[in-house]
Amino acid sequence: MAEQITKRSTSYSDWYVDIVLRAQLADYSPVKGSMVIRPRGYALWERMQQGLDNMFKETGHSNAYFPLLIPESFLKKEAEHVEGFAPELAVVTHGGGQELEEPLVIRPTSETIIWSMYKKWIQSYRDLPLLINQWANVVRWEKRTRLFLRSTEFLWQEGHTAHETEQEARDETLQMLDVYKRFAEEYMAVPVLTGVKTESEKFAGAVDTYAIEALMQDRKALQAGTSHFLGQNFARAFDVQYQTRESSLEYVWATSWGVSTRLIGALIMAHSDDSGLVLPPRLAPTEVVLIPIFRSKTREAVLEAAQTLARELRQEFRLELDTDENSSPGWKFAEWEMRGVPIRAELGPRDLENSQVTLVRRDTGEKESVPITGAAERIRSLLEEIQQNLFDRALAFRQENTHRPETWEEMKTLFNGDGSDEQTARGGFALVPWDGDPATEALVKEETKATIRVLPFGNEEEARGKTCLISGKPARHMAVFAKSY
RNA sequence: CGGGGUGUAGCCUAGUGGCUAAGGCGCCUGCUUUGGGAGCAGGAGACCGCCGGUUCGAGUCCGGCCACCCCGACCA
Repeated sequence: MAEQITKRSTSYSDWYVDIVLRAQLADYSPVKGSMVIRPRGYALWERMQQGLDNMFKETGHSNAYFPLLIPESFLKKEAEHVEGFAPELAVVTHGGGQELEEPLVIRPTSETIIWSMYKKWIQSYRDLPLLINQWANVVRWEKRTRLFLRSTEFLWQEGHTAHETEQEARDETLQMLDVYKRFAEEYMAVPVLTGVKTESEKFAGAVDTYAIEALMQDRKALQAGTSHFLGQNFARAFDVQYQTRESSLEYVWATSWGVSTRLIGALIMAHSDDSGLVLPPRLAPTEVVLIPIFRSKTREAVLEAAQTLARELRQEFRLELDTDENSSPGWKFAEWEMRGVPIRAELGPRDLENSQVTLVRRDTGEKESVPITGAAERIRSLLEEIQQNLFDRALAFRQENTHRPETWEEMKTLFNGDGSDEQTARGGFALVPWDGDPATEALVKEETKATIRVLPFGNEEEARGKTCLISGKPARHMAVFAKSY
């Protein structure tokens, strides 16, 4: 009997690690906290990059590349920025066998190096807006790491834009947040909440940080992407002024926004099951795996039919034909399920007799037989159904696990309960009125481990006239609390 | 960084001071197989985490160190 993965109900975190390793998405590297992204994981990332990159281009952004090494002094130019990142910096002190005059930090993010360049490139309103994105790796020295979710080095994209007016920059911030939301929901089939972060969860150096937040199957939230309105903070720090239409000098307005390989972790934890990975068709590197099944007498006929079918289907789908004769069909079924391929097509003697092919969908396990001649059409619709079903399923799960506790006690039970029944569900989202006081937020964290994930858009209106669930003071916001990764 | 746990072949595990460290999975060769993790035969693969100590003798006992995992602190 081959290796099984840990069941979700036994240990969610073991299950997660098992999937990443067994589905060959990634492996531990010799350096603590850093990981190797293996071909199956990287193919997934490439699909994500493609989808996102198209959306960035459609909204007018261009790609560029800024260097990995940043003079240490750059980080120090923005007070909050350096304070936020100092604890997790990797610093290069030697080069070419000699100690450097000034240490270089390995970028934890690129605002500083980029704004040092923007200073050179921006003189006039005619140079604006400047809309640049880069695909890059960054390093943050985290104490506690997890494959894809928080690793020392990770891959991401970071957009950095410069604008004439505050309004334009604010619009850009929200536009990119919406791009992320659409990508999460339409490609990843992961529904996300959007909103603004509180002071304590804000990006170091931002005026406002917005985020998309997804709910994982263990009812913990995962911040899947952020978009920041940076105001004029970096423009001031790097002295980036432009001449306005009226010939006066103004600091430019800025945004930055990013998503990372953490999205792969989100994808895994949103959809996968005890048999392995479950991938949404739009992002699956392989949409269909075709497995021929034969005995020695039927070998030639089945293989030939499989080749023919594969050739035809490849015109439309990303298909793999698994003709390995050393492993049994049963083995292959389990293996391709582990890898998360949305549709398995089986072609055996019985199918051939009836001129049909058997299709099995990964998300539900449902099996059906269709005429070979109509296979492409059915696969096309099935892929759409799977994509939709994954989203619907995840959305239903989020709805079931979004609560509006009536009292502070009820909220504590929600997060501290043993999970034995509905009332003590141990987690999920809790939408409650909040007085806006960081001390109240801190108290909730202390007593429940839950933090404010976002203040949803329009929350002030909804909070009007209500009292804070925790302090009993007048509420200023509706806040979404959750335990998070 | 604090508390707990684990280190024996690629993976999982046995080995309770005594001979050449054992088994399963996986891997390689050959044959037979193939509709939910196939069978037989043969084979390769281990500085038992590292360093030191006790002992006639250490995978096993003692000390130190390291790595990884879990819980916490920390983490836009």
